Amino acid sequence: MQDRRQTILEAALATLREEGYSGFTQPRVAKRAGVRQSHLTYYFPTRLELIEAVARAAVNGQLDALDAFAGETSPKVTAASIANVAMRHENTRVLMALAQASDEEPSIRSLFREFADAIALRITRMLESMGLAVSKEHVAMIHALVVGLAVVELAVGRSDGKRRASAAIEALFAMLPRTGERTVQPSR
Amino acid sequence: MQDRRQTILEAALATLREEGYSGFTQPRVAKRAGVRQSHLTYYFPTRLELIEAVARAAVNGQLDALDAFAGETSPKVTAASIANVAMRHENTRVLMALAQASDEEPSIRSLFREFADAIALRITRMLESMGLAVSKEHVAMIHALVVGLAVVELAVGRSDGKRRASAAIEALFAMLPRTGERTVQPSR
DNA sequence: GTCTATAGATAGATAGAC
DNA sequence: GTCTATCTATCTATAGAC
Repeated sequence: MQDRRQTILEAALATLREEGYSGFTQPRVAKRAGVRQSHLTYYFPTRLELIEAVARAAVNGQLDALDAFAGETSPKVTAASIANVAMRHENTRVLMALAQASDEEPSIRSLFREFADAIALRITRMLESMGLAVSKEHVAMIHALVVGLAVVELAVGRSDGKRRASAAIEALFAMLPRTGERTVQPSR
Repeated sequence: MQDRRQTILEAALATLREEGYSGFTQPRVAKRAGVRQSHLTYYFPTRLELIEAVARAAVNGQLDALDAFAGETSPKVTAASIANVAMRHENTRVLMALAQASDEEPSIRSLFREFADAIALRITRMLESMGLAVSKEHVAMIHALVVGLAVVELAVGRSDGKRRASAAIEALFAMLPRTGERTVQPSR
C-alpha cells in the first residue's frame, strides 16, 4: 500500500508542528504513524529524506494558507489575515525548523529559496490587489516583518500577539506609497 | 579553579554559534572545553542549566553589540550598523536556538522576555537619537523587521544579504515620522 | 516489494572515587 | 570540592526475514 507513505508523512508533519525540531525523531514519528521505526526507514531511508519530504509538504501548506485570501483589497483585512497565519505557533515551529535545517543541509536550502521566491510573488500580488506600489524593497520588508513577528511571538509568547502583529502589518501597509505615487517622504 | 566554569561556558557558546541547536550537546561542548562530558555535568548538572547560562551570556553579548553604536544620529549609519549585527549568522543561529528553547522551556522564556524588553529599550533610544517619533508600534516593527531579516537571510543565504538588510532598515527609518510630526499619511 | 530484529553510535545523568 | 567510570535511554541505519 503506497498511502502508508502518506500516513508517515502526515505523522512526521504533525510531530514537527507539535514537538519542534528537537522532538522530530524517527522513533516518535513512527510511533505516531503506527509503524515501527525500522519500518519507517523503508520509506525514508535516511532522516534527511524524511525532512525533505516534510519540508515540501509544509511549504505547500503555508503557500495554500496565503492563497486563501489572495484577491483581498482591504489592507486592514489583509493584515489581519496575514497575522492570523503568522501567529499560528505550529506553523512557526515548522518554518523555524526548516530555516535551521536549511542552515545545515544544502538540499533544504534550495527548497527554502524557492519558498522565499514563492512568498515574494504572493506579497507582490497582495500589494497590487491593495493598490500599493510594488518594489523589491517593499516586498522584502513585508516578508521580513511577518517572519520576525512570528519568531518573536513564538519566543516571548505574549497573549495579545495576534492583535499586535495585525496592527504592525497594517501600520506598515499604511506607510507604503500607493500605486503611481512617489516614495513617501515626510515634510521636513 | 572556578574559571573552568568560564571555559566551559565559552566553549558552549562557541559550539552553539558554530554548530547550532542540534549540534549543541554535552559531549561536543566538553570536547571543545577540554574536559570530559561527565566532568561538565559537575559544573552544569543538567543540560537545561547549561543552556540557561549560555543564553544569558549570548543575550548580554548581543546587547553589548547594539550599545556600541548607541548615540548615532544618522539613520543611514544606524541602519548599516544594525544590519551588520543582524547579518552575523553565528548570532542568528544562537538566537534562533534561544527562541526554540524558549518555546520549550519556561525558564528560557522569561529570560527571552527580558531580552525583548531590553531590545525595545535600545530601539527606543536609537529612534530618539535619530530624531524619529517613538511609539510602541514603531519599536515593535523595527524589532520584528530586523529579526525577520536575520532569520530569512540565515535560511536562504544570499550573497548580498547585508546590503539588502541595510537598505530595508534604512527604508523603514525613512518612512517613520520625525519627532513632533503627525503620522505619515500619503496624499490621496 | 514489505517489514523487522538488531547493530552501532551518541545522548544525558548519576553514583561514587580521589 | 574536584573529577570520572559507568549506566540507561534514545537515536539512526542496516542486514536480512518474510
